[in-house]
Amino acid sequence: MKFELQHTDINSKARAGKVTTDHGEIQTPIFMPVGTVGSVKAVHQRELKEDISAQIILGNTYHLNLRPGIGILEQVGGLHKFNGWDKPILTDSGGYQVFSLAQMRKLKEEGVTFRSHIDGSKLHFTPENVVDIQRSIGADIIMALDECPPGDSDYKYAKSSMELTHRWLQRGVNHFKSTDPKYGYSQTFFPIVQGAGFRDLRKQSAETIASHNMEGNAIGGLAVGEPTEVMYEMTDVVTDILPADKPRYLMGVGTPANILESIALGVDMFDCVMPTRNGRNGMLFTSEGMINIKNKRWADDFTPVDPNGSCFVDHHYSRAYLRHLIISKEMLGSQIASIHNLAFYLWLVGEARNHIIAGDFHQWKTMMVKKVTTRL
RNA sequence: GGGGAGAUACCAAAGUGGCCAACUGGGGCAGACUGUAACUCUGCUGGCUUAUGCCUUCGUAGGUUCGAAUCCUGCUCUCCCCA
Repeated sequence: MKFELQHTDINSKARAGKVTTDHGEIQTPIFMPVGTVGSVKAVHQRELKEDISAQIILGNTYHLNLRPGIGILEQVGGLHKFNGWDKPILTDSGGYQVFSLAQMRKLKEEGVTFRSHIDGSKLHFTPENVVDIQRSIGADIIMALDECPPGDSDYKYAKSSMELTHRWLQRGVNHFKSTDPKYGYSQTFFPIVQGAGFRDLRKQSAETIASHNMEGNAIGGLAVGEPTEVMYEMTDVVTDILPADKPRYLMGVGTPANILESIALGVDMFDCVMPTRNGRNGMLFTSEGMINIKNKRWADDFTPVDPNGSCFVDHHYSRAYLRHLIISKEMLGSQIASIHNLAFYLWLVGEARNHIIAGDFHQWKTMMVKKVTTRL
C-alpha cells in the first residue's frame, strides 16, 4: 500500500490524499461502506460502483469467520472473488465485537473468547489468529485486534484496556510481519489508537501506535457513548501525533457532521453503519438536512427523494413512494434509502476533498455542518 | 321456520361485580440508531389536561347494586348450524 499526501488545508488540519492498493486507488478523505458479512446490506456491487462510487468497503472478521467461514473463503480465493467486489476491502478485526457483544465474550491476556451470537458455540480470537483470518479473507487492509472500551470507561479501566491493546498490537505486528499474503496481492496492517476519553492516554497510545511505523493508523474507541465534544477532542489530540505521511482512519464514525469535523481534524478514512442502518430504518441524510421519511409530512410529497442527489434513486423515486415502501417494510425501501444515503456520504467526502484542494474547505465545512444537522 | 353464538377503543381481541380508561397484537403518531446480534428498538395512541385530577366510553334503552364492560329485562344488529 502507498499513501500520497496531495494537499493540506491552511485553515484546518484537513488533507487530501491518495491511497494505492493492489485493488486500486482510494481518493481521501474517503467514506467506506460497511459490509459486515461480505455484503453492504441492501446494495449490490454494481450499485456500489456506479451509483455510489464506493472506492473501498469493509468486512468483519468475527462475522465472516462464522459465516461463510474461512474454509469457503480460502477455497474460492478470498472475499473479492466470493462477493464480486474487485476494489479494496478493509476488514475489522472483531475488536468492535468486544464492545458490542460484551455480554457474550471473555477477555484474557491471550485473547478474547466469544459465544457465537448465532449458535452459542465458542470462538477464540487472538492478535495472531485474527491476522491469519484476515489474510484468508484477503483484506487489503487488516486491522489489529484491539479492545474497544465503552465511552464512559473510568481512567483505571481505560488505561489497562489501552495497555492490553498495545500488548496485543505488538503480537499482531510480529505475526503480520512473519506471515505472507495468500492470494498474490499485498496486504497491509493498521494499528489502532485507544485511550477512551482521556487526553494523556490518547497521546500515549498515539505515540505507541506511531512507533510501530505501519503504513496507516487507525483511531478506535470513539463514538461509543462519549459526548461528541470528547470525540473531537480525542481525535484532535491523536492527529497531532500520528504521522502526516500515513493515512488516518477514524473507526466507526459517523454522522455527516462528525465526518466533516473529523476531516477538519486531519482524518482521512471513515466507516459507519449509519447510512445503511439508519436508511433501512427510514432516515435519510441529504445536503439540506435529515429526513425521517416515516413522518406523515412526506406522505404526499411527490418530489424526488433528493433533488440535489447524484444517483439514480434520488431522481427516479419520490419521497411519498419511498415513505410508502419503508412503512410497508418493502425491501425496495431499504435498497433506495441505503443507496441514497451511501451516495450522499460518498458525495460529501468527495466534495470535502474538492474543497480541500480548492482551498476553501473551512468555510464550506462550516456552512455544510449547519445544513447537514438540520431536520427537514 | 327451528336451534345456537355474539356485539369492547381505528382494526382484531382479552376482560364476565370493585385492582378497568380497560391485557395483548396490528395499525397510526413520534423518537433512537456511529469499526452492524439491528428491514431493529423505545415511547405515546378516548377527551380535558398533564395531576396520587376530572369528564365521557365497552351495540341500545331501562333495571338490580354502595359500586356494572361484567348481573337482569326489552329493543336493534351480526354470525353459525338445521330445515
